[in-house]
Amino acid sequence: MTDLDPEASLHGRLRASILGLDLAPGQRLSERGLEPELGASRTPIRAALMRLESEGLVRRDGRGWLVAPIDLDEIAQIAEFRELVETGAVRLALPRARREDLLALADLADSADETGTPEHSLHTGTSFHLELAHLAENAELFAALQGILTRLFRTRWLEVQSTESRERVRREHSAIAAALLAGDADAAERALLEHLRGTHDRLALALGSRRREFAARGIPIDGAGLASR
Amino acid sequence: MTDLDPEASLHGRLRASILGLDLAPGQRLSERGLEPELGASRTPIRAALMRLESEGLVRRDGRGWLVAPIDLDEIAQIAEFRELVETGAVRLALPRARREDLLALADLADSADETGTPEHSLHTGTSFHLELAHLAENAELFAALQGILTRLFRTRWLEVQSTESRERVRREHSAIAAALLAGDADAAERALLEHLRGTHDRLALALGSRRREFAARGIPIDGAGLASR
DNA sequence: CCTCGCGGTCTGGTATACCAGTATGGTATT
DNA sequence: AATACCATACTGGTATACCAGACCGCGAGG
Repeated sequence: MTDLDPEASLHGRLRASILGLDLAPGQRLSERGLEPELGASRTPIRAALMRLESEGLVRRDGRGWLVAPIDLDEIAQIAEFRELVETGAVRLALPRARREDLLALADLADSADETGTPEHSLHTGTSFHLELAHLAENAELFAALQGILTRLFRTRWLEVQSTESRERVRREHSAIAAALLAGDADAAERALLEHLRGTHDRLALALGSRRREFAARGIPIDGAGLASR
Repeated sequence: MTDLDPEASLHGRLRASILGLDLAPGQRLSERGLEPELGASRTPIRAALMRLESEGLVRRDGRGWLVAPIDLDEIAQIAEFRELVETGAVRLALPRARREDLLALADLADSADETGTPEHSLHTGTSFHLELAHLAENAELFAALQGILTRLFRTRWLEVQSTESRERVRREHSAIAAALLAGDADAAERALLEHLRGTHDRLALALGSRRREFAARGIPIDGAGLASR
C-alpha cells in the first residue's frame, strides 16, 4: 500500500510474503536467515522488520522475530474497533462528501464483479472501505482504518473465496453507498454494521471450524474464537 | 509510557526530549548530530527515530528527520478522531466494567488535586482517560487512544497551566465517572464530549492567539486553527 | 541410567567504515 | 558586480565486524 510496486522495497516484499501467507503466521524469523532470501544485509532487513512491527504484521518474541500469528480473539477485538472507526467514518463523511464523491463510491461498490477473481474482489472491497473513510476527511481515521484492514488482510481473503460471498459483499457495499446517497445516516450505519458483523461472523465461523485444515497447511490459528457479539 | 524509566532507553530519552519541548517542534535532526548528545552510535539512534516516527513524534523530511511540528489542523483532526475513540470506549466500557472498576475510576478522577503540580494533573488526566479506555477491554482501542494522547501531549500541558483549568478538568472527569457509575451511557457520553470539546476549543484558542509568543520561544505553530466544530 | 556442566552456535544489539546523492558556499571568470 | 561552476561537507543508506547473552546438545561423572 505504501509502494506501488510491492517488489520495490524490502519492506514491501516482506509484507507481501506475510500477507500472501508465504510466511506462515507464527513462524520465527531471523535477521540473518532473511539475508540470503532477500539479498540484502541485516541493516535494511532490520529496518523493514521494525516497520512491519509497527504495522502489526511482525512481533518481537523475546530474542527474535515472528510473523504475527492469527488469533481469533485479537481479530474479534480488531473487528470491534473497526465498527467504531467505520461507523464514525459514515457519520463524518455524510455531511462532508460531495454528491459526485458518493456517486463514485457507489460505482466502486457496483464495480465488484462477481465474475472477477477473489483477488480483484478483495482489492475492490478494500478500496471501497478506504474510499469511504477518505470521505470523512480525517487523516487519523483514515490511517487507523488502513492499519486495521492491513491486519485483517490475511483472513479477509476467506470471505471472497466463493462467488456467493463475493456477490453478497458487493450487494452490501451497494446498499451502504445507496443509503449514503439518500443522505440517510442511520440507514447507512445500519447497513454498514450488518455488513461488518455478518462478514466477521462468517469469517470467525469458517476459521474456527477449519482450524485443523489450516494447521495442516502450516497456518496455526490461536484463540478461542467464540467471536460473535 | 513504554519504559518505566524514561532515561532507560534511547527511544525513551529522545521521546522525553521531544515531549518536553527540549527539542523544538519542526527542528531538523540528523542521526550523526544526535550521536554525541545521546552517547550512542547511529544504529540504535536510527532505530529510536524509526520507532518515534511510527508514534508520530518524528517525521522524515526528504533526506533527513524532523521533530513533528505542531499543526493546529492536525491537532483538530486528532481531536475529532479522539472523540470517536473515547465515546466508543464509554459505550463499550459501561456494560463490561465491574462496579469496583468504576469506583476506582471515580477515585482517580477525584484524586487530581488542584493544588498539585501541572505535571501531576497532566499525568492523572492521562491515566483517567487511559483507564477508561482500558475498561472497554479492547486492546486496539486502548492502543489507539494511547497513540492519540502521546501525539497530543505537547499541547495538552497548556490546559493544565492554571489552577482553574486543572479544577475544571477534575470536575469534568468526575462528572464522567459519576455518569458511568449511574449506568447512564448517554449522560457519560455527553459529559465526555463536553469535556473533550471544551478542552480542545480552549487549547486551539490559546495556541492560535499565542502563536507569536511561542514562535519567540522557538516553537512554531502551523495550521489555520479555526478549530472549533 | 540419570544428571549436571560446559562449549559451540544461535539470537539480536552495537559500532563503524564506506557509498552515493545533495545542498551550499566560495571562487574564478565574464 | 553578477553568475556559473566546482569542491567540500553534509545527509541517510548499506554492509560488515564484533559483542554479549541464551539455548541446546553432548559428554563426563555420579
